[in-house]
Amino acid sequence: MKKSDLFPLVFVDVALFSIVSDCLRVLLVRRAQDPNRRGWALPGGILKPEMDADLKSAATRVLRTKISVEVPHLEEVRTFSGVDRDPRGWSISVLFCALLPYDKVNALVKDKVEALEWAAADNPGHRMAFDHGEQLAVALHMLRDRVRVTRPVLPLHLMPERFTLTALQKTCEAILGKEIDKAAFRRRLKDSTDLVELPGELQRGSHAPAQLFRARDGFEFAV
Amino acid sequence: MKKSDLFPLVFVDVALFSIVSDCLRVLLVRRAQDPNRRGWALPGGILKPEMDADLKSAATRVLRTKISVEVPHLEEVRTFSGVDRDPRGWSISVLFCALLPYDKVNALVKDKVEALEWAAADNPGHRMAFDHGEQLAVALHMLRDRVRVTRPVLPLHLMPERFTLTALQKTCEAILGKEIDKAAFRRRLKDSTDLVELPGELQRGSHAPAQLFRARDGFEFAV
DNA sequence: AGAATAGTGTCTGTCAGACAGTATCGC
DNA sequence: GCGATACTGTCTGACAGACACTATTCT
Repeated sequence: MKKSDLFPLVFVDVALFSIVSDCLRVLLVRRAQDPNRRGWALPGGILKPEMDADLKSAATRVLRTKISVEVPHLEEVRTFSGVDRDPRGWSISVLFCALLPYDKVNALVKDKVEALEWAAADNPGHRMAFDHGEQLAVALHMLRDRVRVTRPVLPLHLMPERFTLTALQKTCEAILGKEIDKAAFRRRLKDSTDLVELPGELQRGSHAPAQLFRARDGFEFAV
Repeated sequence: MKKSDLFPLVFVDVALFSIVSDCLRVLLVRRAQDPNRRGWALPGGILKPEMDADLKSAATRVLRTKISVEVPHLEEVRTFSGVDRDPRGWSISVLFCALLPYDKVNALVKDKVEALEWAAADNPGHRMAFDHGEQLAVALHMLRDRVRVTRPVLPLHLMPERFTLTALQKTCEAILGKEIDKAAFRRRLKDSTDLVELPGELQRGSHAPAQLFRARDGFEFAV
């Protein structure tokens, strides 16, 4: 009788999203060990009760130790459980959704894992290990819902510290996978307390200068 | 070193909602054993990997064995975890939200547990064991959001098989804790495919007869 | 001048809230 | 007729989508 017949294995997995060239991407890692060695998967790891204060802390630790990244936002999506989803035995994976500002994407150290890839979120292009394909789909669905159905909720955790309204709109479009009307988008944001205008700070280029904004202090994506 | 220093204890807890006299209620049980003996809590139990196909099945089993009830709807809310929340050690509770049609409330066998109570959902009136007070608040928040923000989603799992639009409106009002305009409510429902009119079936009384409806076959509350 | 992007004004259809009005039952 | 409830019609304000328009910069 395996231990996991009495105690389930508990994992945390993270769907870490960011924006690369105006496209929503998710971070995939290539597994270095069996089971599913060399298979593509969401970054994750086993819960260590002696180290982790709770499941969210475990997810934070996994991101920090495995791919050396600190994320500003981490939120539970749901669990995946059962006897069949992992060959090691009865297991639970608690899935988290994380957002990384797109100016931090290149900060990932590439030598810690044998392979990292920022895959297109809606079409990663790899068959994925375990049930991580479903996990990705569920996390993506939650992210889209956040931006769509509860309308004033903004994906500010994906933005760099200072950003223009156009950049924010591009990010929302990348998440939703469709274009948004500029006037309507800006009209909704007029009354948002989550955005703070930075007076005098403009982004220049070969066009009219654009007002820069930052996220309100203490802004949280959560509902 | 306790086992729970290496393996977390895994529980499932259920916030089971129904309607009693036009008021949203939640089922509380009084604990028969330590820890927290005689404290009020949400019904729950420990995961049994050798019996349970997954966490949702575990929640179904707990409701069936502890309070002899089969619920038509069960949905994961989120997890609660950490070393401090249960004196037995590092633990995870996976919270589920369940809905029971209000004509089934009295079917509960009262002799199986030493005490059951249908408490007002927004003010249960007991100090609750562990973190079950927070769990209840989170489940209630999710339920309200489902009815409020994604508007065409209906709490049909709380209704008996045949019901009037007025009864459905009362149920929504009980969940939201505020009144809804009748005309607006019915206008939204006009195009809903989730409701099926029962031609010729009317509820009679000392007033104009009211059309009866049922939920569409295969209706699911989930988003 | 022309390209490119920032930012705004306006029209229109949809829809929710509010509220009044009509219809149909039992007594 | 009267009370009670079912159900509908209409007005109005808010707002999203669509689209055109002006403004500002660099080349």
